[in-house]
Amino acid sequence: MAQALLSHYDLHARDLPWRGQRDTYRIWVAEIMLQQTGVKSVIPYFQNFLARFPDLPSLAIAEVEEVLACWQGLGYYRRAVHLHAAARLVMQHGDGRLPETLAGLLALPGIGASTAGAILAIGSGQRVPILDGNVVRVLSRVLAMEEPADSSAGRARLWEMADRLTPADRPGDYAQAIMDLGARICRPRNPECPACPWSSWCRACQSGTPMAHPRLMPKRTRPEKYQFTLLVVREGSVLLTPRPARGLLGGMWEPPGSPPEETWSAPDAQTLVHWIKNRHGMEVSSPTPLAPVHHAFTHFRLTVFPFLSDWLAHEPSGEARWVSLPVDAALPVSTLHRKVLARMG
DNA sequence: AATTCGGGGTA
DNA sequence: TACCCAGAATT
Repeated sequence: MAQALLSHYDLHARDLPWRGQRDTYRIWVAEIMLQQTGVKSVIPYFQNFLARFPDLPSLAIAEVEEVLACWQGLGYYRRAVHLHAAARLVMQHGDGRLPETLAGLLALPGIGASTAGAILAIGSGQRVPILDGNVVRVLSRVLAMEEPADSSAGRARLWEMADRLTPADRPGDYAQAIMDLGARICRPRNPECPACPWSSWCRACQSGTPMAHPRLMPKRTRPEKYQFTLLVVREGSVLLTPRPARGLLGGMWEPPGSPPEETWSAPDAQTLVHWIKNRHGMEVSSPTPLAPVHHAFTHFRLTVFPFLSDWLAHEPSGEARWVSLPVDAALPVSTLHRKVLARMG
């Protein structure tokens, strides 16, 4: 099966910017960016990131805020923080290069079993399996697996299958080939079974029901949450505050606001004036409401009600910055809050 | 074992 | 809309 896949890959491999060089740093950056993120979205970020941080030492000496700024809009910002932390670990406690063992890679933040496997297979030519979303879909179809692919038993069975199929010869090309297969042929919908080099081995293809796999555990519905945010303006600048380093949108900057909650009652102007004085010690003008912003996260939907005030008196207390408009790209701000800021026109 | 992390592409 | 994506960390 591996040989059939590799022969197909030799003819149809995608031309991607992180392919063609055996530079483990480039492969590492690409693998991190590609976690839960489509190839098309990653490509411009990858090019820009490599131009700004061309090698591991240049990443390690950078400030984490610079790294987050390069990451803004890509999502899952913890990945950027972990990537940066891992680079510093390698420079300070390692030999300046990525480990070339599974245990060594797994000890670094942001690298799990699948990413470690990809780095070792593609970067070092080691026979190590991967199990990403593509491989899950391909193998669960090959096996016509009935148990949920995201269950404990399902994952164990898929890892075992992935390991058994990985060849000692060209394991890196094999890893990329099976990901290409999942992306281009064994697609989530409308798989192109006649073009598949594995069709004769695939139980789902032979039974004509590839779309029935993978089966997944039932997932609960996403709740709707609401928050207000206050845009305080002073001489063409807006007040932004940093989010905690951990948790949702960790380390990104935002205008001050309430935490997202499922229960919602619209705040009146007096309440907001009180709230910002209590939080930052400022006097502001009576806030005017702007059009609400809708945004979808993985596990909840959010409606933001922005309000606009002019700064009147007292410097803001606590961690806060006056940021001139439009907000510079060097400051890490999430897509959500760039949408909110855009409400000011 | 379940939950928490974004954002965009796509049918 | 709902699902998917080169998943990992946390609890």
